[in-house]
Amino acid sequence: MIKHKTKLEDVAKLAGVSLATVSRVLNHPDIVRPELRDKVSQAVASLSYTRDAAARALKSGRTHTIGAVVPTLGISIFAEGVEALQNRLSEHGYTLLLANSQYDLKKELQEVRALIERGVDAIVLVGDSSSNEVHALIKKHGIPVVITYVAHSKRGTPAIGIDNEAATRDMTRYLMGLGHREVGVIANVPAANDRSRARLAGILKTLEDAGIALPKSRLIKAEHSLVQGRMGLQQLMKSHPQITAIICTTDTLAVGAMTEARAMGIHVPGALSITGFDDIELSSQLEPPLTTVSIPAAEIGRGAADHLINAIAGLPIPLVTDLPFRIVIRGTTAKARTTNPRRLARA
Amino acid sequence: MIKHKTKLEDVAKLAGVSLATVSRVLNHPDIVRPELRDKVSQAVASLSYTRDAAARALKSGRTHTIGAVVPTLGISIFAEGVEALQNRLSEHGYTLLLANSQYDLKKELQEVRALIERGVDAIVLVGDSSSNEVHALIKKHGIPVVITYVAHSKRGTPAIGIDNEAATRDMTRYLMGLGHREVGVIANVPAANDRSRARLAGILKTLEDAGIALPKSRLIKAEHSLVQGRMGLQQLMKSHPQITAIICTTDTLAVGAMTEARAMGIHVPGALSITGFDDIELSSQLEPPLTTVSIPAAEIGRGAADHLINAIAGLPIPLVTDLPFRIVIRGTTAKARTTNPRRLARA
DNA sequence: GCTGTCTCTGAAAACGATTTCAGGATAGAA
DNA sequence: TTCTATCCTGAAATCGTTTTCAGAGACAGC
Repeated sequence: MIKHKTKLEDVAKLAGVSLATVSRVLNHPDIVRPELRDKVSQAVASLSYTRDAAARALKSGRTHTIGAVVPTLGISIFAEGVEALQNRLSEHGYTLLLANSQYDLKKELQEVRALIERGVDAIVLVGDSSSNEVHALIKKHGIPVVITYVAHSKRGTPAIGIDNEAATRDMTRYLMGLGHREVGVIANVPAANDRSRARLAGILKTLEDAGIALPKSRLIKAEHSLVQGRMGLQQLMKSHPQITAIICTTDTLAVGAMTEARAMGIHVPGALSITGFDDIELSSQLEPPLTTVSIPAAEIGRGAADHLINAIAGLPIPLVTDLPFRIVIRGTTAKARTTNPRRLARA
Repeated sequence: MIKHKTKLEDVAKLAGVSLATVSRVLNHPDIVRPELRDKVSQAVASLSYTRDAAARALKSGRTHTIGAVVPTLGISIFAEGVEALQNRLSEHGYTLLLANSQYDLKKELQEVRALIERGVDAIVLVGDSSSNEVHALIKKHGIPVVITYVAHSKRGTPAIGIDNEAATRDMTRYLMGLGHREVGVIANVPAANDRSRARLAGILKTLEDAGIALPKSRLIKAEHSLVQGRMGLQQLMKSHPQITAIICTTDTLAVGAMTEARAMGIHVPGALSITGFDDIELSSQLEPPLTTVSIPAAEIGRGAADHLINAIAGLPIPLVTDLPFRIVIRGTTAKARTTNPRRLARA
C-alpha cells in the first residue's frame, strides 16, 4: 500500500531543486545543466517516481492514449490487427483503449463517444460504414482518425488496408481462367460491413463483365460462421448441381463449405472449386489447403499506429495507404470439370 | 473543430448557478433541489457538455478505466474473453485498456507497469504465472486484480476460471473408460503458461494413477499451432503405432493432429481417438467433430469485470470463482481398437 | 416574533503536473 | 573591473473538476 504517492515535489525536495527543473529533466532533458540533470535523475530513480498520468493529461491536453473500435475480436484478422496495433503503440509509449461494436452502428457511436470523453489522442475505426454521427463527432473534437482494412478514403478520412473489390475481382478472374462458368457465391453482407459488400461487388462485377449472370438463387447471403458456410454450400449444390466453383467472401464460410462438400461426397477440387478470403491460420492446414486471399492484418495494425502517432505530432498522413493483398492458390481450386455433374457429385 | 471546450463554468453560467452545483447535479443529483437540477440538466444538454476525464481523474483519483494483459488475441478463448470483458465494462461506464504479453513475463511486467502509470482502477491478468514483480507492483499500488482462466488463487489473488487439471483428468478418465491404454500426448507448455502445465499434469497424474507410464517419447511438447499438432501426431504414430488415443492440450493442436491422421490414412476415431481442449468454433464443425473440453471464456470475461467493479466499490470479491468446464463428447473418440495397429492404420 | 434546525448553495482550496516569465549567475568583452 | 549577453533556474499561474466548509434561507416550535 502506498501512503503518500510520491510526486514531483518529493523528487524536487530530494534533489534540492524546484518542481520546474524536475519537470524539465523529465520532458526536455537537454535544456538542463548536466550535473543538475543527473542529480534529478538519481532522485527520480531512488524514489522510483512516475508522473501522474491524469495530471499530465489535464495540463498538457494529451493523454498518450489511442482508441480503437473493431466489429469483433472473434474474427481473427481483427484480433491480429489489434494485437499488432497495440504492440506498436506500446513501443511508442501509447496505451490502447479497445472497444467492439458487434457490427452495430449505434454501439459503435456509443463506444466512440466514450473513447472521446476519455480524451483519446486519436481513433482507429474499421471500414468506412461508420455512421455520419461518428465522423461528425470525431471531426468536431479535432481528433486524428484512420479507417482500416479498406483502401479508399471516405469523407476525407485517411484509410489503410486493402482493396477488397480488386481482390475478389482477381480471384474471380482466376477462377474464370480455370474455365469455371457455373459459379455460386456465399457472402456475408451485414449492413455495417462495407468490406464484405465490396468483396461481393468485385465478384458480381467481374462475372457480369464476362457475361455471366448470377441469379439470386446462386447467391447465398450468410452470417459469418462455419455452419452458415455448410448450409450455403448444401443449398447451392442441391439446387444447382452444375456449379463448378463456389466463391466465399471469408475463409470461415469457405471452410464450412468444404466440410459440407465432403459430407455430401463432392470432391474438392476435382468436382468443385472453393475459394475463401482472409487466409486464416487454419486455411493452409486443411486437406486440401484452401485457395484464398491473404490480407496483411498485422501490417494494417502497425500502419494505423504509425499514421496516428505521426498525426498527433502534427505530421500529415497519407490519405490512402493501399496495402497489397495476395491471391494464395492452394489445393481447393482446379480446372472446371466438364463431365456430368451428377456422376461426379456421387464419386 | 472546437474553439473553447465547454467546461463546468460555462454550464454554471448558463444555468445561473455555481460550479459546485453543476458538479453536484452530475455526481449526486439527489442532493440538489429539483428545479435547480432541471435547470442545470437542461444547460448540460443544450451545451452537450461532458466532463473532462483527466480533470475528474486528477481530482477524484479514479479513472474509470480497467487494464487487461492477455498472452495473445490470436487464441480465440482469449479474444472471446476480452470481448466479453469489454462489453461488460462498457455497460458500467468503464473503459478497457488492453495489452498483450506474448507469453513473455518481461513484457507482461512492462505492460502492467504502463497500465498502472496510466492510473487504471483495476487489472485483469491471465493465469497465475505472472512474475512476482507484477504482483508486488500491483499490491504496492493497492489496485484490485483478478487472475483469469484458472480456478485457484495464488498469493491471495482472486481468480476466476476453470480447473484445468480436473478437466484433463476427466477427459483422460473418459478415454480410459473407452479402453485406451496406449496413449500419446501433444502438449504446449511454455514456461509462462500455467494453464497448459496444469492440463498436462492432469493427464499425467491420471495415467499414473491407473498404472500407465508415459515415457518421454510419447509426450510431444509443441508450440500452439496447427502445424505443430500435425508434426506431433506424425512423430507419435511413426514411433508408436500401437497408440490408440492422442490427448492434446488445445483444440488447435488436436485439429492439426486430425489433419495429419487423415493424411497418414489413420482413421479417426476407428483407429485412433483424438481429444482437444478449448472447444473453439471450428471443433464442432470438423468431420468428425472433435471431442474436447469446453470452457466458458465469455463468462470468465464478464465475471472478471463484475468482480473488479465490485472491488473498486470496496466490496469483497470471492477468492476463487470455479466455473464449470464441460467435456464435450463428439466424433473423434471411440472405443480403443484391439486389432493389429498396422493393419488398421492402412485401412 | 424570535431562535434553533435543517437544507441547500456557493466560494475556495485542493489534485499533480507543465510552462511562462522574469531574475540570478556566469562568461566574455571592453 | 564593469557591463552586456547568454543560460538556467525557480516562482507562480493554470488545466477542469470535486469537495469541504460555512453561510443563507426556510420552516417549525415556543
